[in-house]
Amino acid sequence: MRTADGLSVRQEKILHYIEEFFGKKGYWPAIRDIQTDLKISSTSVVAYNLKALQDKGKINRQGKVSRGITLPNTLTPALINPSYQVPLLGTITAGQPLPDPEQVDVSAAEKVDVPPDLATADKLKDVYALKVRGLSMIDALIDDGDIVLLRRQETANNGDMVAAMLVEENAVTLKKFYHEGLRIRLQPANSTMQPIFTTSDNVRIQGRVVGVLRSLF
Amino acid sequence: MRTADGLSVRQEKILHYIEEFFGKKGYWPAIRDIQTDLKISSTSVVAYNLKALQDKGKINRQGKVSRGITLPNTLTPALINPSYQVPLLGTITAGQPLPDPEQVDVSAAEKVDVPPDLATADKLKDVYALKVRGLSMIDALIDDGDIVLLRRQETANNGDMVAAMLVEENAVTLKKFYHEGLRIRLQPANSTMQPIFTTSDNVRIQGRVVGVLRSLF
DNA sequence: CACTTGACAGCACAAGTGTTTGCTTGCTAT
DNA sequence: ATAGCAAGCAAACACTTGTGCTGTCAAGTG
Repeated sequence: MRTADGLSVRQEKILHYIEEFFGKKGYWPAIRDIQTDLKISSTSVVAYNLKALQDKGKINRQGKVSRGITLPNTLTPALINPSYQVPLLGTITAGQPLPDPEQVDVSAAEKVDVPPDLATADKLKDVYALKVRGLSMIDALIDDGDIVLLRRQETANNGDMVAAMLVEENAVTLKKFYHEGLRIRLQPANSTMQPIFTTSDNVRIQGRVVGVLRSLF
Repeated sequence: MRTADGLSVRQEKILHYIEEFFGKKGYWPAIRDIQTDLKISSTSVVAYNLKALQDKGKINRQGKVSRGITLPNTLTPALINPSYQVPLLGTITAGQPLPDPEQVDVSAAEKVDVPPDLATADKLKDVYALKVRGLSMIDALIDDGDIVLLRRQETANNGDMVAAMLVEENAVTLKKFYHEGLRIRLQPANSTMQPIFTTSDNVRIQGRVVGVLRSLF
């Protein structure tokens, strides 16, 4: 029996063990560590499978050197890889106003990891996350349970997707923003939905959407 | 002569050497590595200074274990803050078949960073990413330019969002999967769209969607 | 001066560890 | 059946590597 990436069950286990061992201890396991913890009968079996893993490019090895097993990606990233995290300030539900980002204790808030592709470090300032509850944003291709990343800003350019607060209605929605002469058009992304027209003094922009994360486990 | 942090020159050198060694090789140096490269006359001198460094909290050591020297700061980040990356195998366009994930050289593919929230390490195996081109998936709340994360699998449960290949039509779409008796229903997420009905032997599942990333800079 | 202490040398021992060799098994193709 | 082969087993072997003495030497210290 093999797994999808061509590794035997045992090799899969060994690989996982190596990761976890290093994660836990900070240095690499010896062959006998693997042997005993994985209850493998002989060191040669471990050596055999390590060679297989090496041939498949899953691990690097320094011949003869004790604890010289390394994972291709663990070397550099351990030192270089910064963690991009933004605070998850809360949940946005249909109609309810957002918490004022300024007033929330950012340091206490839950954090969300953000892939650098979505928000690089220098663009990360004033970015926060909100979990979307309900289907009220579905017309903007944002589903229940999605996490939206917002950059705090009070102005927007035409076409930006923004979190806009309608003062009069005391409600917040995610819409595309268009300034058209004296009025403002808030346009859903779905063409079957009708836009909202209002005046600029009835709109307070709370942030611009810069990313969406969806998990579908 | 001591340096500002209370270390002797030799200790400073050793500490620096340890850092550099790990950065270069990916595993920790043995006492004799330090000895020879730093041209120290005896292993006991190294041991002596390592103990001093340990007492000063500059390094961690695992008694008796080969290459068990660890730097306090390198240990944790490597595991707590791993960089989850999956290969970006290509672009999925309306109707065109996906590249066979098995056949693409994974190691050569571009990588996409994934937030751990979306895919934890053990669930990361066999996950790959595809960039969506065109609006053909808009009914599944997936926009042009989005990146979808797929876990390679050939079966699916009812309600899973899958990348399904229609053999006869030689086309691939993202739909929700429903097995209904003898037929299979591929249901768009948008209720205004019609589902596709077909037989199970006309469908080959290429993967299940486990996440969506959208960037809106 | 005798005594202590930090720093260093040299050396040998005993674990810690990777490798090798020979021997089974179980399965597949000829 | 028979040969071939991947995978596993067990024990022995040999190199690696941490540790533990035993000294040496210079700088303090009373």
